Amino acid sequence: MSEPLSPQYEPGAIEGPLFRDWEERGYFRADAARAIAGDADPYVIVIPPPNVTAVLHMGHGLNNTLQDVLTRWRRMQGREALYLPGTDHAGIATQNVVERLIATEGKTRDDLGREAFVERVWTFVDETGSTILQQLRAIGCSCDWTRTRFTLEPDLSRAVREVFVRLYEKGLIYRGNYIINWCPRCLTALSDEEAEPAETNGKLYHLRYPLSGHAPAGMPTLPDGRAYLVVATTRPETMLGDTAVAVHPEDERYQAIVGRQVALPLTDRLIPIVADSFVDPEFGTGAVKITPAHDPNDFEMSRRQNIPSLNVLTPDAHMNDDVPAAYRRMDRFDARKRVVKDFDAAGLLDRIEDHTHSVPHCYRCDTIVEPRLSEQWFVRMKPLAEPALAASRNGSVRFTPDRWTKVYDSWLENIRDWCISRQLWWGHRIPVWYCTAPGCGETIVAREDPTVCTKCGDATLEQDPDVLDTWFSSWLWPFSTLGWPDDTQDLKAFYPTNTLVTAPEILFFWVARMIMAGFEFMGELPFTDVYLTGTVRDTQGRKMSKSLGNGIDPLEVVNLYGADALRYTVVAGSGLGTDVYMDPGNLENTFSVGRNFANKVWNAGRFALMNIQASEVKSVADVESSLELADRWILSRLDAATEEVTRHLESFRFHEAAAAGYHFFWGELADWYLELLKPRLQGDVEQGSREAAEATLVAALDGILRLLHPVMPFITDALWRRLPRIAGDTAAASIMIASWPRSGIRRDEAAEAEMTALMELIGEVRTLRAEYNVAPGTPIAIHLHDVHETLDRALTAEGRALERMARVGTVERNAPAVAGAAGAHAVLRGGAELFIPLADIIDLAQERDRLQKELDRLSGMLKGTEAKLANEQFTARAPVDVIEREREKADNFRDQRDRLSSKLAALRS
RNA sequence: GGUCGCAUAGCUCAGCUGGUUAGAGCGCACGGUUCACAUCCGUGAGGUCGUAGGUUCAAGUCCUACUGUGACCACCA
Repeated sequence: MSEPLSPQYEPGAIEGPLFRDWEERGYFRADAARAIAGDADPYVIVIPPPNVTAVLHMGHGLNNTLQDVLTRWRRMQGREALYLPGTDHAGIATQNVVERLIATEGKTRDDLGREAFVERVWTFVDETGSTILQQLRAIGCSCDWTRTRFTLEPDLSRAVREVFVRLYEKGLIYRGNYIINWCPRCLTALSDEEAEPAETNGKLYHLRYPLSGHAPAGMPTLPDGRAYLVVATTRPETMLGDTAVAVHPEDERYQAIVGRQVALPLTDRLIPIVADSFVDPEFGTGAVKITPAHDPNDFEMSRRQNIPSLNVLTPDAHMNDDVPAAYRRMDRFDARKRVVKDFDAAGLLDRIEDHTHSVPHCYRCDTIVEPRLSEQWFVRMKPLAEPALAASRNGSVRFTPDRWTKVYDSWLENIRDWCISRQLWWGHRIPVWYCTAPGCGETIVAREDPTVCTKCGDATLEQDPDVLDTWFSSWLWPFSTLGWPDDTQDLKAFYPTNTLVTAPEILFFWVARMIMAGFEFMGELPFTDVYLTGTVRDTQGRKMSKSLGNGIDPLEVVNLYGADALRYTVVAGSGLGTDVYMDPGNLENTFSVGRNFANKVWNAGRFALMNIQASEVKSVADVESSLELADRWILSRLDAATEEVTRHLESFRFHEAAAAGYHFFWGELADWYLELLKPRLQGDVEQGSREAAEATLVAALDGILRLLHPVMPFITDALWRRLPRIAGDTAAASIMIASWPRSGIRRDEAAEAEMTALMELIGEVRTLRAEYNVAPGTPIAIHLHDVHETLDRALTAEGRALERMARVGTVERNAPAVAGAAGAHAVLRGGAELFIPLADIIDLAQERDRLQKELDRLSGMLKGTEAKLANEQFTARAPVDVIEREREKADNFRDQRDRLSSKLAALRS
């Protein structure tokens, strides 16, 4: 009926057309009206917007696959599922990319000017941006592409401005002179979160600062007779900006000189010695140089102590004009060397020690960050943090794995104000204007661009040159993307969202802030569940990154093995929030799990299609009375798999869900059921048996394909659409919109017990054949003793499987023991005995050894079990069913032991 | 310095509320070309569950300490 399928799964030909088909049919679109009308519960995931210039890496591959798994699963469950895509304008990152680009043309952003530069970035973004959204399609993401958003588009910019104004009016946004993290390469302020500390092997320089005036007794002196004290610093060049030296108020060594002055070397300045309890008398010499303009702690102290600040660095980290002429315009690291050299020459270099400390680096360009005193805009975070903290404490937002709750809580508990201004051009311009009319100086913060000063009416307004931190738009994402501040249908239908899946690296940057914004502007949490993924690492445990060049390109994997193989591999490989390890040097090895499984699924489907000619099969209900053991068994196992997959998805145990589907498909359906089915599909059997087989096979495939669809969307739909129709079923056009299977309706304990017994028997026969090197093609006879009822029924129903699956020629039940017969022997669970006469193949002595070994093993296990049962505390306290199980175990062991020893005795005679 | 995580087979990891003889994939060894699949099938070897204590009738699972390792936060200049 349909074209023959290739023996190997070829994803390339299938995925593209299938994805287009889904999109054309509108399966990705979420219907706000339906959700509002209550026809379907909404289920919403917003994508963590990737940088607009980003290209897909494995981190996205993991992240977005998990989001899509959840979305597809919920969609099949009948929810109105919305997976909302979009990108982030990524201020610094994007600006850096374009700056590098124009640098190849020999230009800087200043050459172009602000307007032209921003224009250039837009061109770049329009031309090459958003490729990642295409790439997400390639891995099968079922996003509602009609709702794609961009943080810098007009609607979202309006949300940003609304938020800025509201917070300003509430007094939660302020402008001030503070020490901030400054990137001398990006030439902008960074938030505390954007300055990433890295352990660095540096030096601790001990510098002698001469005291001015007379030398007190007991202090060391220089050759010229002046007393000196020693301060330690890791950044000697900053001494040019020192405005004080501090000691601890109770440090007896320095009591006498507090209040006196130091003649700051290399300069002609005199600076005071102050007492401040911030100083740790134990560290170094207990005396600290104070540089308020270039160190956060010194800055704090300078405010307490009323010490002036002196900025000695330019924005690009060169010495400025406020230092002695010899150092002006010098790079900070050159100046460091020079200062040290000059101290040494003046006999003021006490000593240099190795010193390991952490140094903050720019999270975008990795340049060493320079603390810098400057005027910036801040958000007062404490009031925003309170409801966000309460939400995690009262469990209304849940983190998975839940250990992240503590991390989240402690960040909020120690929340610090957020520096939101950036000295960039690419981003949301700060909606603040300053009136430059003489004597006015009014600051205007407005939703609409003002044309005249609200105070003096003058038109000489200047807008603040800075833009806002990228995250100042991202933190609004769950509602700005739905149309806020307007009261839209989408907002009504889809806010709050449900699950946020993201990397833990942006817990503070993004997740916590979204929760704060949700409460502040929507009065409600933006989502109820946060799933934090692991990190994708290489075989050496290093995080995959572009700069290390150890990344894996997901698209290369898609091209080689298909999106399903990629998806299955990342899902199966990631435990609950654990890191995922992949080998960039061996893609075949890394993704073979997914590739092989996809191929297995393909071939099992192919098998069914080749063996069922009809375009329609009966429903299982219609052939109920003709179902055979194997049929009832596989349907029962499918029911169990359905329950497991569903349960694991509910608790975000993606890997377990994947494993459950895998195990059912390969270990039960393919390895056993299909083998058992062959005679009934290919041989000459009764019509009823064949019909039951076909109905069951199609039902089983139908079910497991649905269970696998969220993880492997392409192959499951490709096969599902080709499956014969099930009579009476109003089949959907695609598995994507088919319903999620229900469980708890086809469990069959008896069938499972019988099949288990049969499978064990076949397994034992295979084991013994292999153990005794019986040629694979040689049919053998087996003897069975003490066949219990369960096994008996299984043999009656599916005895022919022994021939097919274990090359058993004849089965003799309760055959009389032939005295002296040598053979392979095994005792099955439930007490049945298996004997394979092997007189022509093995020698007796060998067999006796084996039996003896087996007997020893059994005796050991029996002893352990008996000891347990003899323990009065066990029998007194353990639950009845546990004791019962132990008893059965012991009885079992005892029986087996007795049989074994009599067998052994028989062999000896 | 503070907080949190991890330590189970050669490798990467499962093991959900303590309870049958601790599992999977890859790798390895042996054996397999009958028409779903060699991206396959069968069999096997390999684990004192990091160390030492403790709780319990029962511990890979709970508690404590230690060792190793990783992450995050705060940083002492």
